[in-house]
Amino acid sequence: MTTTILVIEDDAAIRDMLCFSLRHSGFSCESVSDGEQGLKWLGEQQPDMILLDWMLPGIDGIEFIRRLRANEYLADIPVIMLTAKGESEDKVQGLSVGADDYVNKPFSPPELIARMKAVLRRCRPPETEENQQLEFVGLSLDTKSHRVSVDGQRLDLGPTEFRLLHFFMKNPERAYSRGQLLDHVWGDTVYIEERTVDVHIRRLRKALEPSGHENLVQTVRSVGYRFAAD
Amino acid sequence: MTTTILVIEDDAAIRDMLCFSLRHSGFSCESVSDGEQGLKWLGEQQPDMILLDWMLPGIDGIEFIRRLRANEYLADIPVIMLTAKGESEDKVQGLSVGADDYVNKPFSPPELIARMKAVLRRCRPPETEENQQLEFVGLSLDTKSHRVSVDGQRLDLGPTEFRLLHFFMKNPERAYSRGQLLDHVWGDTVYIEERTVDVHIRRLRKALEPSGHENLVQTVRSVGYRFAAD
DNA sequence: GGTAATTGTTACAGATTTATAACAATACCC
DNA sequence: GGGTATTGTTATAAATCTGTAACAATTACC
Repeated sequence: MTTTILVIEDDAAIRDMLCFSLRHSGFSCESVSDGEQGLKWLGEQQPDMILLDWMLPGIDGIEFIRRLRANEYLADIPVIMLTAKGESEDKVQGLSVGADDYVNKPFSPPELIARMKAVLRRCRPPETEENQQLEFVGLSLDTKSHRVSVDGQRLDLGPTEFRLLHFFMKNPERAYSRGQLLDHVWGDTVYIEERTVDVHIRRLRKALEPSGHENLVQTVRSVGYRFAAD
Repeated sequence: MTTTILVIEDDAAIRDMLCFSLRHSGFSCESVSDGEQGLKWLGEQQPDMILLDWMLPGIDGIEFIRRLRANEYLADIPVIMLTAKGESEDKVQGLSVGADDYVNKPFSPPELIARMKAVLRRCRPPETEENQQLEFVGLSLDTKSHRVSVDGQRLDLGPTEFRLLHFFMKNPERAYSRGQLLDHVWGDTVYIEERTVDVHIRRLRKALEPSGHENLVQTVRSVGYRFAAD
């Protein structure tokens, strides 16, 4: 299930580099050089997201969004605007017209990717993400109330430990490296030492102690950690 | 396994400072002063990452990235671009997206290191995450959970024994010399006594004892070892 | 059987990896 | 604003793994 991005950008070099970066990050990428072509492309296919340059020949970014939002089939596609200069008037204007986020050039690729993921998360149908009740060996985690309990007894977890446990309970029986845990639990924007994961594992283990279960969070030496019942 | 960084930077002072910081953080560091030399160096060796100054005599940073990305062997090497403050001319700056991240000068070494680690984390396992469930005469090895079991009973292996068994299970019924095993299981960069293989074979055999199967790891005299069911 | 070559086994020091606690910085809540 | 909770980092201790050497056992070959 690849996520397709449509890039609309008039500078060929920037376009190519963007596509390279996106593909490098696992997205599928299509690009056109102006608004006309963009609309034409959209008449045939629907991307999951649009990266839109602010300054375009012909139809400019603002106008493009206006037309997009006017079309009932395309109105829901999230758009991130790329702005050359950080003029706040422009930003406000861009957002007010309906871009879901904007990114100033120059931007760091990780930042762009992170914001794209954030927007995608926000825009995607809430689907299963709503109120999940995860269960595992008597341990139950409720995403809605943000609570964890064992046999009705509450466990006290900090926010990060909760997210960590949540991730583990969604993906038990599988070893994850510290890097993967950072990516999945902390997100993509952060620069955090891998050792920090150890500390939070420790905190999670401590919080899980009253559950009675031993060894739920297991060390996989030279690899990382795994959540499993024995 | 040290991580090698290629630094391309024309200012000798910054170059030395960078190398000092990197080595201090456990990286191995090579540096050149312009793009030509950089490409030449890349023709001979492959670093794990490139730190690239944006303003360079001759081939500039952008052009360098373009050439790098055009080369199939080098395209996947992550690049962090170093940019000076005054150079934020929009169009040109947008091009920095060809890099995996970029850092403004002046930067703090810890920040640079942190971003490097983040980029390396993300680029390292490029989807080659092979998760397979290998089976052999009741023995099963699961790379996803990083576990080995016999008839549901878990076996306890150390990291090297795990890799060794993994290799054997992928290539059973075939004899390998100690040298070949070193290459495949340890990696071909290390120099280790061949007899060390014997010791690990011994450890693997011991760990496999509770499996009930006799003679899974077989000695092929004057050749090496073979993994087979008798 | 004797001998040399090869492999098995064990112990151990050094290296690597993980656990834990303490600390400083930050965010959060009245 | 003051106090509490949370977070990330670091230092140090503890656990575990590794490679090597030394010696024992086995095999091959004459």
